Amino acid sequence: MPDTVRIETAKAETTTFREVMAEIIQRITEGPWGPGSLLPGEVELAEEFGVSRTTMNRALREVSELGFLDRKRKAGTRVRMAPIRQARFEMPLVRAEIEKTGAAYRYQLVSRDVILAPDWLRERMRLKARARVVHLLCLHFADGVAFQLEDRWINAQALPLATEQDFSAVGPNEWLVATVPFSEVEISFLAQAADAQMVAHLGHAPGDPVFCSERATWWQNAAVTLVTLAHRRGYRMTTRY
Amino acid sequence: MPDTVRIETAKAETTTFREVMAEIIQRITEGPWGPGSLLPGEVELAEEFGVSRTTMNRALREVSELGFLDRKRKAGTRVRMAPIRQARFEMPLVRAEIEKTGAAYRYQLVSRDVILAPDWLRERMRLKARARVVHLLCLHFADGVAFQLEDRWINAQALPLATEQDFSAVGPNEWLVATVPFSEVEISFLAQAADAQMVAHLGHAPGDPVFCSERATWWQNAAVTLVTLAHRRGYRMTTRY
DNA sequence: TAGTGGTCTAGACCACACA
DNA sequence: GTGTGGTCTAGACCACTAC
Repeated sequence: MPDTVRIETAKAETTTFREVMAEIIQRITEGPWGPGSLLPGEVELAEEFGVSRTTMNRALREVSELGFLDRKRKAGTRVRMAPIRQARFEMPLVRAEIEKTGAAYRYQLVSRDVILAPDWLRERMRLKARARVVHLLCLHFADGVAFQLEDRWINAQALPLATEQDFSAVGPNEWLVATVPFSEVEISFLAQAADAQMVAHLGHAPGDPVFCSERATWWQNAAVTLVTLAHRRGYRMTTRY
Repeated sequence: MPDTVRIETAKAETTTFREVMAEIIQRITEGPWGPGSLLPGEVELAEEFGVSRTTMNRALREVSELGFLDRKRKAGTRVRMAPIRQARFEMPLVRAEIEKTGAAYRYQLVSRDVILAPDWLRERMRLKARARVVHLLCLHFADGVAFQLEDRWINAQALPLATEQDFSAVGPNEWLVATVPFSEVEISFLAQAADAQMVAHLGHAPGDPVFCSERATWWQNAAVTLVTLAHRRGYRMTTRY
């Protein structure tokens, strides 16, 4: 009988690493593990929680990735003095972003040029002297209303195919993700004053603050593309957790 | 002899989940696994790579978290049509951000009021009618130059202690992280036109585009604080990977 | 209902970093 | 040196979900 009871209890006691995570976070935010304190070792904790070390390790690793803990071999696991606040944003294709709201998506090419890269761009994309680039200006509409203005530069040397594309039907973003991979990405968010293009296409007043995201990508140390996305008035980039 | 050789080979063949990840990503970006294609099951892949299913699972899970794969039970693992571009920003305390550059940090309280929450704030923070709040305006300097303007609201009902603090020496941010935990966070980035406060303290011209980050936090369904951080001219929030 | 990913376990070896 | 986290393995059961 005792055996049976123990087995049943054991079955009911199954603990997942998520439950362990929750308990750990609670001990950090409310309980005994204040900022800077040193946690017991994995083995000891695993015993206390009645889980395997593998499970305890995963729980600790994920709590650590949330920014609460600092883990070092030999030194042990320590609660961060100030938890690292992280903001994670998912940036889908404009098309997906618009269609998810139920609105109809429309794409329009505003202008297309193949030119010598200006100095600031050469520096920004680490291009060689006299490099040729494709410069595109595109609009993305949601239900007929301008949603986003895309100002894109493509390195023609790294991507000769781009000079042959006319981008009148398919946007450069969708063409690029299907055509070239990337090994290095740099993303920035910034506030910019509305310039003539934004005034003309997005309906801003001149000088209005515009939320822009900029993305530069490289593939095997060669610049691929640099794009600035100017968002509609009042746009916010938001995330929750 | 063959046995010895085999053992030595086995030892050298140790494959880590990171190597597996790299190979998977390469197959996605260059190799045979184009967008939308269905990957073999974990068991089969584990065999092919000569690793345990546990290791293969971890590799696939992490590649999936990078935004390349979409995993569903029974349906299998599929390459995303367009990889979800993610931007992850770490937002340390201003003090840490400034001191990391080698500059000297200084904090200054500009104003402090305890008032009834205005309507827009009640709605924004989900506060009750006639809720009292502490309103703070603070400045953060780097080497004597204004770096960031902090406009903060604290829910006095949830945090009566805040009405007693004078915040003249320690900034509310540092006080809060040491005092209250949070269970729900909402972070936004936005572009705003410089208002009188920003003009007076950050040196912007009126109407200048200002990059602002806004953070609202709750603890057990009670609003704790809402803060807007106005950044200095030309500030960019940047991340690489 | 059957196949796929999600997760747990027990045991083991190793690499790093501190003393 | 030595203790801590980092990782791998083999085997197992389970939960979701497409068919």
